[in-house]
Amino acid sequence: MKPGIKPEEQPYGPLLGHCAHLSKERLRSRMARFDLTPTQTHVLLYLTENGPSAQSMLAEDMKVKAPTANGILDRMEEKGLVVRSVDEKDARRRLIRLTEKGAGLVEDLKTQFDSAEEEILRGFDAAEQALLRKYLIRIIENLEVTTL
Amino acid sequence: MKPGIKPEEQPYGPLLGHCAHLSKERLRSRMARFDLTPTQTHVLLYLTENGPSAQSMLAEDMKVKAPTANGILDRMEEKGLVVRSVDEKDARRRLIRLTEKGAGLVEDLKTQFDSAEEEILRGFDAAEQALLRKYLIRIIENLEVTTL
DNA sequence: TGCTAATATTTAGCGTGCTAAGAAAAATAA
DNA sequence: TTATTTTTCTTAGCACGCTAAATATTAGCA
Repeated sequence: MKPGIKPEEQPYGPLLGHCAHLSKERLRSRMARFDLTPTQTHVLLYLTENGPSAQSMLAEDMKVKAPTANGILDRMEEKGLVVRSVDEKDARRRLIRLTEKGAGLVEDLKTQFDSAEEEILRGFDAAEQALLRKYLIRIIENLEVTTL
Repeated sequence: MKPGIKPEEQPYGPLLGHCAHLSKERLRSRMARFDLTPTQTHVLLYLTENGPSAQSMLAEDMKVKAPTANGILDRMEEKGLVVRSVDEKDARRRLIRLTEKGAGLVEDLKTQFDSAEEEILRGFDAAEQALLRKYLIRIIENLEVTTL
């Protein structure tokens, strides 16, 4: 069973998909011992950086739709990583906060997360990293516009 | 609800994830009228290029695990896009073939697929495209090695 | 030959993405 | 004020990744 497709021949869409998938799997194996998925890790780090956040805001910044965020937070709440409370200012909103348990994990998480980033970028010097980022941002701009 | 994260500040893992996700969603909207998902599109194009293929081979080239491929092919078989048959040479294997219905879609699919590729790369000249590909391949090489 | 190991597919169950549709609260218009 | 629209969250159901474990077949060794 020898594989038949080389990255040199792959279209850019699947190529990007492959990169993203490998990155996520790397993070998954690093986070397994904390019983956290890559997505849950991302949420914990987000809340650490931004403080208590509305669910809608979190969904937007995570680049997922409302029902997706809802499911993720259901599972995280069940594990005792975050709590949801009604926003006093607007009862439609739910404010998401880290619990002590969630906050307690963050330091170790950051270490693992940063190591995963280094793995991705191994062998890239500063200029190459900056150029890669520029290219990726251009792709995002190409695809975020609603030119349909 | 103003978003709080700029791509300039995002780590590379999530940045790659965002690019890949947007690419896939673009393809999804293009393929919706054929009642095909991006993954199913990829499988149809793969079978067109490579002819009847063992399920294990297809899984490997699609970069998914065996049970994932199995589910995808279940749904495609149900829709009449492909057929599975036992390999005469090795009864463990299943050979996957396009049906006429599946093959009939391919020409239109290719057009849509190529347009999606162009959207991703809008504004990239040939040299930039080549460099982007090199960078992505380097990332794949970084992550495919089992340096754990 | 017969036992064991490896390979290929399938099943079961979970996490995370989606859309569509419902419920509750707030904002807006009449 | 009341009625309508908009916003936010939730629920239900599907697609597609995964791991673990079951089954079937083949390959390899004694």
